[in-house]
Amino acid sequence: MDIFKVGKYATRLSRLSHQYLNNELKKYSIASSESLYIVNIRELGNPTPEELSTILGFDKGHTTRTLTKLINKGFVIKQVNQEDKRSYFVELTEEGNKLGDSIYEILHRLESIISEGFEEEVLRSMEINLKKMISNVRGSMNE
Amino acid sequence: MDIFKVGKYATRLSRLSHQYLNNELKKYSIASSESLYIVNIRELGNPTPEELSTILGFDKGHTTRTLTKLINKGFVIKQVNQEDKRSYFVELTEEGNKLGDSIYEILHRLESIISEGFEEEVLRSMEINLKKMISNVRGSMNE
DNA sequence: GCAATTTAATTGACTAGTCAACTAAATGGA
DNA sequence: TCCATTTAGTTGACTAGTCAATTAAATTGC
Repeated sequence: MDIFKVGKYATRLSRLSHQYLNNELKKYSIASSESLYIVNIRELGNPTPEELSTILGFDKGHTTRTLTKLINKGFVIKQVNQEDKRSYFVELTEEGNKLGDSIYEILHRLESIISEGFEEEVLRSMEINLKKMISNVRGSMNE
Repeated sequence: MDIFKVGKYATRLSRLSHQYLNNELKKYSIASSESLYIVNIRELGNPTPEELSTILGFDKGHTTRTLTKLINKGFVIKQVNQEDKRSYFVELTEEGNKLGDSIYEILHRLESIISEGFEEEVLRSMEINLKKMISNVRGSMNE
């Protein structure tokens, strides 16, 4: 298959990264996808599920289900949104916050593994190029 | 989340590409993952499931299940392997071959969408860099 | 030639993610 | 004010992919 190469390698890298994360996260009884939610809840500061879905690029169903798991595991709680009764805010528990620290470390470690042997400048341009490719595809789908 | 950026964008691009493919392939009642098998069966020239798993980087369970679907849809048949009775060869039917042509076209279209606005040279170096990142992660996991 | 080990494929149980249908609250007219 | 439309979240049904256990054939060592 000598076509669709960048897409193929992007997929490979993505899958491998998730395998790496799952391995590292095993001892916290959490899965890679859940870990991304934890990190983003912290960074966004008690977002709604809607905001999480948007920032992570996942559909709302996936978000609902993942949050439910995280709530059951005691890492996350729901806070009523007084302004909009359809919605709610997502907050990390004490436990969730501690786990967040460990996840950060693991993500940093993965990042430095991925970046091994690359100049900072090359990494920045890779990011920019991937973003451009993403918007190329997204553009073609919204026509 | 200001870490794990390349991984994040690779994942995004991968997911979007698969969405694009699923959309385009809808009218052939085939899914993106199945389409990759069709293309690779053709390129490898009647491979075994083992070979397909290796080249595509999927586990054997996924391969078994995907091939079963393709067989049921009439795109693929099994050929007995006389040399090794545990195994078999995978072959495209007439239908499967025709479908293969359409998949090629779709993949080429996707590739040109992804590559829009990029110099050939940049694309080649993206490929090389992604491959290097893949081997970085793979290396760290085999230790 | 035959037990022990390896290998190919399958299956079960699970996580990851998408799409479409639905419920209920919020909003925007007329 | 009240109906129509939009929006947030949930749920069902599905595809995508991993990991571990199992079965049966092949290979290797003695």
